Amino acid sequence: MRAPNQRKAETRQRILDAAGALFRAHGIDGVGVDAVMHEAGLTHGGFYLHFASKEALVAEVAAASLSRAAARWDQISREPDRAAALARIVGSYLDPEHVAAVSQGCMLTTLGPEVARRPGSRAGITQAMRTMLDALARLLPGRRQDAVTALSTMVGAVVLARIADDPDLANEFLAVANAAVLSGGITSSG
Amino acid sequence: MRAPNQRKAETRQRILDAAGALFRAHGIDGVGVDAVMHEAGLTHGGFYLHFASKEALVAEVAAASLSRAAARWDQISREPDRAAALARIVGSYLDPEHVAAVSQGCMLTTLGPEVARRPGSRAGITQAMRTMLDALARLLPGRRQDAVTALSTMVGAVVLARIADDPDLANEFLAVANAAVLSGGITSSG
DNA sequence: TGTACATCAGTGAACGCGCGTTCACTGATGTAC
DNA sequence: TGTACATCAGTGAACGCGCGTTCACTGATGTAC
Repeated sequence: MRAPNQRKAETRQRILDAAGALFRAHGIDGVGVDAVMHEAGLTHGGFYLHFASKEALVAEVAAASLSRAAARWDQISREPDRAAALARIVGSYLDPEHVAAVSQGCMLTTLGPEVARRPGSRAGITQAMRTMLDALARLLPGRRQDAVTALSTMVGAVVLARIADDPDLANEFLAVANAAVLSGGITSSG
Repeated sequence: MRAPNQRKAETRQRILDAAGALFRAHGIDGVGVDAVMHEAGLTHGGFYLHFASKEALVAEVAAASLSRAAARWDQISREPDRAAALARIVGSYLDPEHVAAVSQGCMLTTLGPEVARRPGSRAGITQAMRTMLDALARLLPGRRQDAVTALSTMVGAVVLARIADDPDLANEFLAVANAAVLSGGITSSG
């Protein structure tokens, strides 16, 4: 048998990573297959060896990138110091430098409305969203509603901060959301 | 003098309205100039009698549609019964039927990330955002931070509700955000 | 009131370009013997 | 160990198409007299 497709799998992953960064930075419709392949160090013709269509790539990128974030939250949420874990998740999400790095930003804030219009991409994302809610609920043990509100507030703050033309207003969205979410949290550890 | 450009101004407004609905429903890059003109009952060639470029149309649509929403909020926020006014603004924003009508939805939730990438569109939107914050602050008289948090929560909840593949989860985002924002408000009237 | 003219909003064919996708080909790599 | 062959990931030219934009033209409307 042929040395199995490990090299091919690596190439596929490179395409996914390139697409993830470019889609977030320029929008899904703002990035062509050839730009994705070029960013991955390949020529555009080979794209269809890895994906059936651009739409299939979009669905996989969306699900994969949010799943990775969800897995990170899930792991952090199981740490013993829950207040610190919450502060880390929320603080990182709302960190102005993180928010400025659009090409690595959370898919919900960089591509949310675009992905909402693409039926093929929503199912995978919804699963990851539930994992994120569960992670927050683990750290906001009052009621599940606190976790739902926290995620909404965080996503909205990042979206608004990126729209705002004024850095002071942008940072106000982030700082105020950070305080609001953490004040709903617990103060003791363990 | 020629009967002044009243007819032309009406046509221009029709183009703006058509573009507003189509952009929100299909994304800015998902709608061509010819689709906008066809929706407005015209042929595509005449577009450039009204706008210098598609990009100029985008900037005007974004600013105009959010300004209209901001003016509505501003007006409602000055009504004497502040609790009722708040409930009306928030309840309408988070109403599931409203959220489902994407082509009439708030620009912040339908086009937020797309508009954040277009430098030409952000300035006009930021001004309207400030008006919306001021309106909320008038009804949440505790601290301005409550208004900032409220807007973030509302925007995030609508974005997430549209992404969620499961209607129950979508409605949970909306209902929980509604309760959270209103619980930060006042309960007496006047 | 009626006719000739000037204006200009709107028409529709045409442009160059980049898109998503296809396909005949290349050339590196592992296998058979 | 060395050679001939088969595989298949990746190449790059080509496709049909729709985009944003331009432009010569049309025809309805208001004005001059």
